[in-house]
Amino acid sequence: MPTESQPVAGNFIRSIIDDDIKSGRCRGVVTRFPPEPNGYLHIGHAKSICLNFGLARDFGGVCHLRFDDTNPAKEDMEYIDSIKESVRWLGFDWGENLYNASDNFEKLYEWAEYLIGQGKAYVEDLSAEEIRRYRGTLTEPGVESPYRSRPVEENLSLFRAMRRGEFPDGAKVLRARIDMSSPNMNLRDPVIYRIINAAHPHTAERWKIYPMYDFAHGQCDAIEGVTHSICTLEFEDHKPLYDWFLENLPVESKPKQYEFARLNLTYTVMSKRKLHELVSAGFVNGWDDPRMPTIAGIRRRGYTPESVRAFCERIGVGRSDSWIDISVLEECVREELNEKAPRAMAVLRPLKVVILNYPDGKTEEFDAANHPQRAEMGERRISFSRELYIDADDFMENPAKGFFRMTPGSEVRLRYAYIVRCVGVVRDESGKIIEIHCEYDPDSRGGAAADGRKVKGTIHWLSVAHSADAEIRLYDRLFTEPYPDRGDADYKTFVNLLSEERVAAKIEPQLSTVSAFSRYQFERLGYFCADEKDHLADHPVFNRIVTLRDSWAKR
RNA sequence: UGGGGCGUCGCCAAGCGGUAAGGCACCGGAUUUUGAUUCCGGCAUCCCCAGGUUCGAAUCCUGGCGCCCCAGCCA
Repeated sequence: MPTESQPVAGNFIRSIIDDDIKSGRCRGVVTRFPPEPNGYLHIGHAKSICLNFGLARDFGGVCHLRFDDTNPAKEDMEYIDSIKESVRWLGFDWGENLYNASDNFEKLYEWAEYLIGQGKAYVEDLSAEEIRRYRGTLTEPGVESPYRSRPVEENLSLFRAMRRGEFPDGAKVLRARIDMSSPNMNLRDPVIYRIINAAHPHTAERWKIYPMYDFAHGQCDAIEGVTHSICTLEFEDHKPLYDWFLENLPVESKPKQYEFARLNLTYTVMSKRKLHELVSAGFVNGWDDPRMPTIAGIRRRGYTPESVRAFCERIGVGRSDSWIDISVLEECVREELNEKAPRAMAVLRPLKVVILNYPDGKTEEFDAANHPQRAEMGERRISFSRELYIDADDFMENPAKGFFRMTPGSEVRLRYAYIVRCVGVVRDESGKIIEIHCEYDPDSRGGAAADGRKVKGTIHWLSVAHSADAEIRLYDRLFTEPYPDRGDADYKTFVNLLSEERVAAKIEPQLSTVSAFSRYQFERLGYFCADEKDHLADHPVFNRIVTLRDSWAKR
């Protein structure tokens, strides 16, 4: 149904649909998201999903999910399942409208015979290599195949024999008879059927021949009644072919194709081939590794569907090749999680602090807000005692200029607790600081000094006796270069080997029993998410989704 | 030297002949027990370049320049 409430950013496709509705070219809007099940969906697909499903939603139409399963050599049921899951996770529902190109194999086959009957398709005996040579080049026209003028009857019986499986892979193909001298390479008698002996995820062993994308996509659109067939820019040259089939076949509707620029994101790669390679070469731990730009990976990292949708809205839809900075994506989760995520404290690199003037054995509890701006999210109690942990990053023996955390001799506030002053350090044999000695101001209970004096720095902490162990996985960008696959260097040389760091951290104890996908802001550190697969009560695992903005670290 | 696209602020992106939206980034400043958040304020006399049409152009015309895509029996 139309969501007149939130204003949607205009884009050229919306304008086209507006016009089509005003002019009556179409009454309803039917779009489709047509993935090939040969890999996991990535953030680029999310852009397409949001576009197609979003258009259908906003114009009161429907969006089909259609598997473009025309090449059994590459496709697999695992991918079909993961794709459905990703689309659902993103928050979209195809309802009854689940289709497969393979649902139409019989019809497509019939249409191929129809074309043959019209003298518009022929069986080719040339080898793949010969076909390539005969095709010509960008600047020279192609040469017609000697088999181009085969009689209709011969074509028909050969094509039927192909279907029966009488030839090995590659022995023959069916070609559309269009124009070998077209400046558009796609029109130089494109191959429309090839022989593939492989099990198909949907049709199993039923077929020996499979239609090419060009001979399936537009026809499926027409069969399903798709009104606006939206694809990426590189298919623009295929549009004349798309239209040619619709014009030369007895189809009942004429969908129109529109193209938009695919998403490119800095510090990552988006091609399925490279994503496959990262997985198989072991650079990451599977398709859902939290560093992967796959929807499964982004999800496991802890991103919310809302934030991914917000991202897709924010980047817009255009026709110019564009690279979106990954920080735009990161900012989208921050915005959402800042609103919604409860706060908690965690210490990534524990450094022990002993409060010398605090009674041994004493424990106090402090109230900590679960959200500084949203009182309705309540409070929790935090235990304080003589021995604490702070983050090693929050102490500097010789402070850099502008550093206002813990430093010898100066005061710092322990969030929600007391103001303390570092009065000494303990070192191990190598000279490394392993413990810090502090004194606290008893008149600063809760963190505010009784005399009203200002303390610039506030740091997070955990009581040694009241904290739990946790594994925290610190994720960073997968590549060290903003454009890893630009230029001629192998993109793999830019893989960031430090993109995952696992630290033995400390957390507030109640965090260990939280359910998978629970998200928190660990104060001053960032947003974290209980890992989907590895988080257990006796071994809590949190993934860092994204750090907080940090104007100190930036310096 | 073929064909198809694209070129508006650092990154996206509106704009469709009437005198440059918005977001992100960035820079100031205020508040802050997260160096977070929030809040104010700043940020293209100019739209790849050069001509032309027009009272008036980023928007129309002409000519350049730059970038992307196409020679799979992949999608």
